[in-house]
Amino acid sequence: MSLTLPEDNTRRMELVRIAARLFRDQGYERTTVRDIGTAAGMQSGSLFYHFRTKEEILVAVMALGITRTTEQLAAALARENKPLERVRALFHVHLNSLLGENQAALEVMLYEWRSVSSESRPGLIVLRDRYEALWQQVLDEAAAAGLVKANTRLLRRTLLGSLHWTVQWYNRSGTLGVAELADQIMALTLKD
Amino acid sequence: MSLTLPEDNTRRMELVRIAARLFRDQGYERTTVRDIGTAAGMQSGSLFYHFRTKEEILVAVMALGITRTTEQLAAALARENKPLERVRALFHVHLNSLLGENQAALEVMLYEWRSVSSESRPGLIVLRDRYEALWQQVLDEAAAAGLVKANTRLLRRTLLGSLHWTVQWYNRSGTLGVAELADQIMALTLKD
Amino acid sequence: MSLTLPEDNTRRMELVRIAARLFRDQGYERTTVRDIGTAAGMQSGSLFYHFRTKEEILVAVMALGITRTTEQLAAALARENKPLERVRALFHVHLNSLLGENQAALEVMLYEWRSVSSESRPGLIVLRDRYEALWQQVLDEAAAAGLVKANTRLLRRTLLGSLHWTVQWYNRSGTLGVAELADQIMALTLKD
Amino acid sequence: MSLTLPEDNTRRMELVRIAARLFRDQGYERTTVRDIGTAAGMQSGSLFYHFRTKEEILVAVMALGITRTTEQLAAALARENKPLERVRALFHVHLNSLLGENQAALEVMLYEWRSVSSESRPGLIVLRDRYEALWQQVLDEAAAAGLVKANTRLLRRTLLGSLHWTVQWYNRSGTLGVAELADQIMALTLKD
DNA sequence: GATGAATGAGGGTTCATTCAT
DNA sequence: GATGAATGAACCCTCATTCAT
Repeated sequence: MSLTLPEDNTRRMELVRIAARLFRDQGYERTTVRDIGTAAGMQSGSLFYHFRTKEEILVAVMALGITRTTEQLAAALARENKPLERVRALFHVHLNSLLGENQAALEVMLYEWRSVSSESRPGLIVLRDRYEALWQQVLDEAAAAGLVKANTRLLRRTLLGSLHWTVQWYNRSGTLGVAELADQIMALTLKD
Repeated sequence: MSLTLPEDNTRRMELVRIAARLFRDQGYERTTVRDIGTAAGMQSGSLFYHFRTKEEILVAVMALGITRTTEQLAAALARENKPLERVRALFHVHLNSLLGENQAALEVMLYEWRSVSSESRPGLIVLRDRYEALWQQVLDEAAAAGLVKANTRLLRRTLLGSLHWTVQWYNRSGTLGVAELADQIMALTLKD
Repeated sequence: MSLTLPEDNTRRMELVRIAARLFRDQGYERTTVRDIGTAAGMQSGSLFYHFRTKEEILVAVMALGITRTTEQLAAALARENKPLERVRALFHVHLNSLLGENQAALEVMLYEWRSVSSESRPGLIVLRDRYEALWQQVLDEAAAAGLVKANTRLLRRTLLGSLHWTVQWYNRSGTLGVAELADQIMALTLKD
Repeated sequence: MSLTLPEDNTRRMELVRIAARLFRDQGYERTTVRDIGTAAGMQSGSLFYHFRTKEEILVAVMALGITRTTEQLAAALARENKPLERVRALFHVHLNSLLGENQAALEVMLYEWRSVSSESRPGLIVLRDRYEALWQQVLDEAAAAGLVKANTRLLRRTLLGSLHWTVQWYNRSGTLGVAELADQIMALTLKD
């Protein structure tokens, strides 16, 4: 099962985006291929021209989510070289990918792991590790600069947990913006 | 659907514990009533003598998870009056309930929310809010004592997110004990 | 399966009456033994002390319905010797047994025949034939007296059909009384 | 639940006819969807591509039964203008729909009413009332012509009851033909 | 006489998947 | 690329019935 992003295949890409939203809103198990077909304006059987199985759709959604976020983080880090700004990028990119408009894929990546077959896991783990390696690097720099505490491996995990959990309580239609929230969580994290 | 804990009904209670483990390991949707029956040594139909629906089992598991944890936290807090020790209780009780041996129900509470019907949610939310109110109170005291930062409402949410996420990466058979992990996460949280 | 009326067994008789009402209101197939137990204030399993199977309850209900009605008709005919009055008795007894208060068993006899096993049918057919023989005799007398048309075998069947069907449209809480209805249907039947 | 007759959908129509016969012979409750599937040469699950629920099949059968009969009666009445002949049409069309070859749907309409959900009833009642309105009109004309007694509303009900009941005793393989039976019942009904 | 707990077969229904057209 | 129809396995749940207590 290839994890190549199907950027070149626009119809497939569109289906992945549609599925991402449904998986996020209803859960993977509770979303039927009929649901996806209906949302895409086609019969459920037609989906199987684009994907071999329902799980392949899930994996494609997840790969999209983690890859897009990794690309965005890499791009942001390429623009910043001050440790504090680089830390800020971690929070902003991650929260935007989770809570921003038209985002759904990363959340699926986080919360539907159990439905991924053992065959598909290794490929996704590679993608996830690549993303977390960026985090680790930035946090290490920040610790060296005295911005955060030294236990950066645990810090990475607790921070990611904090951010992941925001999808459970953040109110998209409330007054607190995503960027503002990112700054507030960062403030809680910094020493002093 | 009553949320009364069926402490007095031992058979039902046993079934809840069995289901909790299955729901945690395979997910609620992927666990069949036949799975539960088999694990309990009975026919799947027999389950419906004790529960009206599969979802009622889920709700019972969740209610057990959050109620037990609340009781344990309340008991621990009753024994401590120093702010730092009270904060420590938050971490230890929570992580023990999530990662300790023979624990499963709280994790189900956190990760299967989407499968709870809208009719059952309010009752569970009440239980959850009761638990989080204890957290809020202890964190407020700690902030007043200068132990943690002042934005305690957000702090409560990010800390809980950090702890919840441990189930995704903590290795029960590794060298890091649950209590030690709790202390390390607390250390990351405290000012200085 | 004995068709002896269990007059001597009051508890069993009470259960038959309770079942009759449920079978009439919901249908035999849609009525569960749990329903009967609940209505009788006992567990469903306890019913099987009184009856071997659910079908035995149905047969008991039917036997009660047809036997009671036969007894009432025989008693009424014993009091009348004028052909017109005897015909009137046919209509009054039958409609009272179908539509009167606290009546249910005869209606079950008419409309749940399909659920009776082939083993139980002969016994019930005997009871039914005994009842219809009374009808046939009275109609023959009436034809001889010029009260009704001569095709009494067909007349018996169409009249019984007319009366049976009243349960589908008669409104127990309306202004038309059962006795009045019986007279009106009789009027339609008489010659002239 | 649409009551439109699915004339244009031949597969669905075929399933309705198959179900009609099973429902008539075994009763709706005693007929399983597996029975229907087997009779139609398909898996039971496949039925649910054509119908949402088993009850939808029942309603389709009933709608077919009453609509077909209404159409046939309307067509027959359009050909006759003498009161006696119009009355004869009532009996012939109705009995043919109940007892004729390849007929089953109307009988289901009459005897499975209890299994129709309250949501589906109003639509069917409209269809039934349309049919009975034709009866009422013809009987009123006949009464005006002195052919039948004046209490036509009750007459309509008792006549329909008589005819409905024929399914319980008429022997399809006996010597009495359906048309002959219709004439005999009509003869019992006419004045003189 | 009755209960509580369970059985076990079967019920209607769902749903990912297939495939001829 | 897509459809319409079907598959077939599995799902949750029901229910008459049993039986030790």
